[in-house]
Amino acid sequence: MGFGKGCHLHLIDGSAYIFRAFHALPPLTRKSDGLPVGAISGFCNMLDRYVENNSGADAATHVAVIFDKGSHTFRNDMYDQYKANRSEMPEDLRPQIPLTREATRAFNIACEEIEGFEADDIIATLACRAREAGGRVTILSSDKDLMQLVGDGVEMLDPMKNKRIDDDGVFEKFGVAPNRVVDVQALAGDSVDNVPGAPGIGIKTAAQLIQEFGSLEELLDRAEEIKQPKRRQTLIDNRAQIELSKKLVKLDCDMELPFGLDDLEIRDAVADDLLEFLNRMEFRTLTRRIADRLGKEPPAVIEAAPEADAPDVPEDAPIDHATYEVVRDAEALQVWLDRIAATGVVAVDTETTSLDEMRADLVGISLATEPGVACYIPLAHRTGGGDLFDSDALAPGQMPMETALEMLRPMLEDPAVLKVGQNMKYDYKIFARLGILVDPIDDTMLLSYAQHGGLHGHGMDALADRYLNHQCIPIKDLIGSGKSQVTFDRVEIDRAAPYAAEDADVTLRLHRLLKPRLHRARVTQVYETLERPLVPVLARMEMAGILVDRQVLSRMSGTFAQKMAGLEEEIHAKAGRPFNVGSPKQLGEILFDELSLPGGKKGKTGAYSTGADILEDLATEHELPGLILDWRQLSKLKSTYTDALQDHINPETGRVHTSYSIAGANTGRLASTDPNLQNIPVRTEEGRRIRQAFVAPEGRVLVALDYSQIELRILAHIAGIDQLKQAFKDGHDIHAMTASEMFGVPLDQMTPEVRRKAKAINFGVIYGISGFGLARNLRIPRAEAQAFIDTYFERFPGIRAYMDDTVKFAKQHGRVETLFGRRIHTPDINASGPGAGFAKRAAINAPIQGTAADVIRRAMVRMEAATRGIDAKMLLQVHDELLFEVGEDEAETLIERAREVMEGANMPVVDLSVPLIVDAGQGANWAEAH
DNA sequence: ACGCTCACG
DNA sequence: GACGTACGTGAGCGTA
Repeated sequence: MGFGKGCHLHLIDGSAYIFRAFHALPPLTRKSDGLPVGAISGFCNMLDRYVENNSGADAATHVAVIFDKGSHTFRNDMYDQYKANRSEMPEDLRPQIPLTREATRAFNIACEEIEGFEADDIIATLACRAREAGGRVTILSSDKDLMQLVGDGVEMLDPMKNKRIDDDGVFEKFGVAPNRVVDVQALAGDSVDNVPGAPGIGIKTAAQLIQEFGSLEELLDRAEEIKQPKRRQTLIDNRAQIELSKKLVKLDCDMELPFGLDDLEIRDAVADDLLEFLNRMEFRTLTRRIADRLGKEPPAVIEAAPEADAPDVPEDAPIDHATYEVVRDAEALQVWLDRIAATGVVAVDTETTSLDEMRADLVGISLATEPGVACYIPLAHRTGGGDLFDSDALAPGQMPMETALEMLRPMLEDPAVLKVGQNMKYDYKIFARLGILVDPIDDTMLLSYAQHGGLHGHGMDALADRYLNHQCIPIKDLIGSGKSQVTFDRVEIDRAAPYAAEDADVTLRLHRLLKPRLHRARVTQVYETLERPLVPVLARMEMAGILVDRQVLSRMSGTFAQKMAGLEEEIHAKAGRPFNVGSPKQLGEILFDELSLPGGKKGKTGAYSTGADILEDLATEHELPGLILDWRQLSKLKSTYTDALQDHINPETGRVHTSYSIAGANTGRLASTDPNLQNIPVRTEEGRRIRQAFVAPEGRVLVALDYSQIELRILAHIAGIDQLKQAFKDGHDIHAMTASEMFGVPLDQMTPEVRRKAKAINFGVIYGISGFGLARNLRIPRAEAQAFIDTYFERFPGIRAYMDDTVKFAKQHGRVETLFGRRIHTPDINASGPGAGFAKRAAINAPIQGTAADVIRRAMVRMEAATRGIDAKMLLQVHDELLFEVGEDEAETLIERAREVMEGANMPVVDLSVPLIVDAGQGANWAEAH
């Protein structure tokens, strides 16, 4: 049947369908090889629904899906900036594009694209031809650029809202009839497609002018008649630009097409072809549904193929500081916001006066929307130092910070705009202190950490060098170093801008590179559940801080100073001369040269070793080593804790705000810095008193919850040691049980000495035990230690198997894994020499330590929802412990809920064969809570 | 800048 | 067969 009267042509805007499917659906990957297929899946579902619903009197007789092809079109020849601010295609989407063509063909729907032409022009030409032939046309799209085609039997259908758009609909949108839509667009321009239009004229004004003058040509010819002087001048001055804009927005209705309308006649799908395609994409549900409808057996499910190598990514233009813009007013900022709204992704970086987020003041913000497209917004740069009177004045050429933040806020909080940062926790906190909650976020540092943990560092300079082959401007070039260092607000704007914008540019490029690789590395779940959600959680903990009683610390410092002075006198007397007790070098000379105590040189530097274990051994020979040990303990407590901690009390909050590095430790553990609150003393009575300085405010208490023996439990599970598992299930003393198994001592006759040995072995196993290490730890002969280990492996052969298997896996794959899929790379595992031993033990330890780290991360992410409604704040994490501050009335409720979260944190992803047990305590200070 | 020592899990 | 060793961190100090 030839196309003519009574026929109905449906034209589907394929690209719009794909983008919508891509953005509307969560990332989905093909199981066998990790290929992203979310957009294809959504696209197929839409096509299926389309086919299903296309029935009745209004049904299409002809249909085609039209795609764009190539980025350079005849419009670029007219205007090189056309669609210049259109973002690059997301990396996840790119590989799906060819498959959407295949999908269309699999549905046996005509699939058309012509190199160098936009889909819109093909749609326009087909619509015009169909109209001329006397048929009806429905364009399935919501693109306003297509509205100029409406009328005379051509309609649009917004597939999203299922809303028909006819003449009235177009008038609603543009204020004119469809045949004048291009005139309005030519005047108003389009920021998304980068059509210039007339400056200062939007759709409303344009429609008004066209209504008044009848057409664009008429308007331009009679522009002198316009009453408003400014508007008149704009139209006269920009005539050429407006005429160009019209050419850009006017669709080509008369293209040469290598096919005709008759080729688009509706055909039934070929069942086998369609099912083969869907099955190849591994869409189980859709395959079954369509097979059922077609009355066919669904094809056999495809088995997983081996890991495919990553395809190469296209090369971006090199980083060029000259392309960056300095944004100095609201108008310029608005252009960036429009651009961001169109792309939905932006890299953000803040410049501040300090590395301490709790004291840092915002100085400027940089943004990047695509490679090479970046800007710096200076906000609080000051005029140069030196001049005492002028030094605090704001430098000229900056927009008011309030204005900028209020303009940025909707974007930063917009759930539809992804904010990408490098170490986003920093920027998150800076914005949070200004009342802006940045969400959603991605973090390039964490993307790298999830994929390449153990291979290299994840700082921006390292990542830029490695993945972009680019050396970032060192911050020292701007602010100097050491004594002459200045804060960033003292850097001239023109010097700051290239540095700052570069950071955003680099971050954006890294994101494009690293994000799509997540699924190929099979760590999407790690990133999405263990890394990314932790950013706001840790930010809140750090901002909350813990209350520290300066008085307590100060008094202790005084006491320590006195005791140290007394000890020092005694030490000098015993040594026979005064010397610096804090100098290991001088101490070594006194002990081994002057007093001739036994012990020798050690270390590459040739210096005597004077570590605690050596001094303890020497304590039987002479009184001096014991005194040194006492002095050292006091010195450590004073300098590292009672003195230094006071300097970390924030003057505004009166609290201590640590910072956690999420990507610091290779195993997945957090690390705490500035100050480190994960190594506050607890093992000695004297040290433990420092914890009395960590307090809760009036009416509140500190609650500590810690996992009992979590690493040994995980070892028992992973290695499958029945006796250990049973002991944990029965709640028995695990070290006593081990001792009983090894040495044949009944539990009721267990001595502390035997138990201590078993405990050392249990821990040794976690660390990758060796005879030498155990011997040193227990201070027993090496042969004896080796005998213990042999016995241990005899009683628990599963442990030996775990260690061997893990090392074998590491050698084969260059990495090990936690139960939650975190990958820890072991690049040195195949090294020769002493390094090999280290790498082996690290490989044995990493899955155990790392799984425990994953468990508590999961608990932390879930904690907020689980404790909602309780006036409680999570303050600290110490590897297997969480510390909270809570109103004293609610402490018990908190313990109950937090314990439930922690003990079930492994579920539902990992079902452990041992129970996780959490001990809890509460008190006015950390010593009491523990 | 680096190594030593020692605080924690 | 020798080598040198417990795993993972961060901070302060002395020494170059």
